[in-house]
Amino acid sequence: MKSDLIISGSEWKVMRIIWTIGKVTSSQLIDILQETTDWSPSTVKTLLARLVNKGALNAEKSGRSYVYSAKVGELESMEDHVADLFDNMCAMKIGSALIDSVDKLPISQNDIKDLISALEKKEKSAPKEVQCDCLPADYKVEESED
Amino acid sequence: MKSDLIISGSEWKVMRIIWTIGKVTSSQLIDILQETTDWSPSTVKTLLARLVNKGALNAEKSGRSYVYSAKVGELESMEDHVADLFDNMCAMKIGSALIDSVDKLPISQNDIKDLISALEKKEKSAPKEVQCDCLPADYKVEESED
DNA sequence: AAACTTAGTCTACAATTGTAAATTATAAAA
DNA sequence: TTTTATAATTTACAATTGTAGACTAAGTTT
Repeated sequence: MKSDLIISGSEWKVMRIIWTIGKVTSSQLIDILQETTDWSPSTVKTLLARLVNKGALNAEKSGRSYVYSAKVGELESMEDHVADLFDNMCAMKIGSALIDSVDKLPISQNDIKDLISALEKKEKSAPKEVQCDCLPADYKVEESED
Repeated sequence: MKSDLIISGSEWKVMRIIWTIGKVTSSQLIDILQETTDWSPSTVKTLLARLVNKGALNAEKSGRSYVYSAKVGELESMEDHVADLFDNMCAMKIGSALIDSVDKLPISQNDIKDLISALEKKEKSAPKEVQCDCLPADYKVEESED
C-alpha cells in the first residue's frame, strides 16, 4: 500500500515550484526558493539531485546544465501521500479526521460542491459503521484468556 | 504550523494499540504486535522507549515494569498529522485531494452525513477559488524581468 | 588564453527511523 | 538463596532527511 515514491518535506517545496512553472533550471529554482527559505544554493542542488534520483524529476541536458521538470503528477503525489498517511491510522476514526480537515482547510465553492456530490454518491453503499482496525482480528479471543 | 509531536510509521502501530486498549505492559504489546508484524521484542521495546521519550506515552512504574498509556489523544494526533501533510501541499489542490480521499477511504453513514453538514455550512463563506500558493507572492513580477 | 562564473557532483554530518542484539536489573520460582 | 525469566536500558547500524561546504567541469568575459 505504501507508495514507492516518497517526497520529503523539503522536497515538496521544490516539487511544487516545478509543478507550477513547468521547466526550471537550478539557478531559477535557487532564486525562487531564496525568497521563501533560507536555504543555501547547495541545499537546493542536493534536493534536485535527490529528486532526480528518486524519479520524481526529469533532468534534460541543455548545454552546460539541465532543465528540470516533473516526472510524477502533483495530484497523484498528493493523493498517494494522503493515502499513505491514513493507512497508518484507525479506519474508524478517519471520518472524524476528514471532518476536521474539511473544517480547517481552505476549499473552493466548486470543490465543496464536488465533495458533497461524492459523499452523496458514496452514502448509498456506505457501511453503517466502520470498524476499528487497530488490533489483530482475533484479539478479543486472546484477551479473554485469563 | 508543524506539530511538535511527530509519530513515525512504526510508532503509529504501537500507539493505535494503546489508544484502543488503554493501558498495556510491554509484554502484552509484544504479544499483540507479534500477530501483525514480525518485529522482535526488542523492536517493540525500542519503540516504547522512544514514544515515552517523545511524550506520546506515559510510563507508570508498577513493580519491576511499567504500564504504558497514551499521553496524547488519538484524534488530535491524527488531525495534527493530516494538517502537517496538507501543509506541504498546494492549497489550490487540497480540495481535489480531499475528493479523492472521500472516494477511496471507508467512511460510515454518520460520518458522511456529518461531512456533508460541515461542507454545507462551510459553503456559505467559501471562496470562489483558492489560489495556488506554491510560488512566492511576487514571483510574477520577478518573472517578467527579461 | 587567463580569469571568472556557474552548474553539477561529492562528501559531510547530525537527527530521525526501522530494526534488533547485548547487557543489566530485578521479581518470581525453585 | 540460587536460578530463571522477563522488563528495561544501552548500543548498534543502515537508510533517509535537512542542511551545506568543497571540489570539478565547463561555458563566459576580459
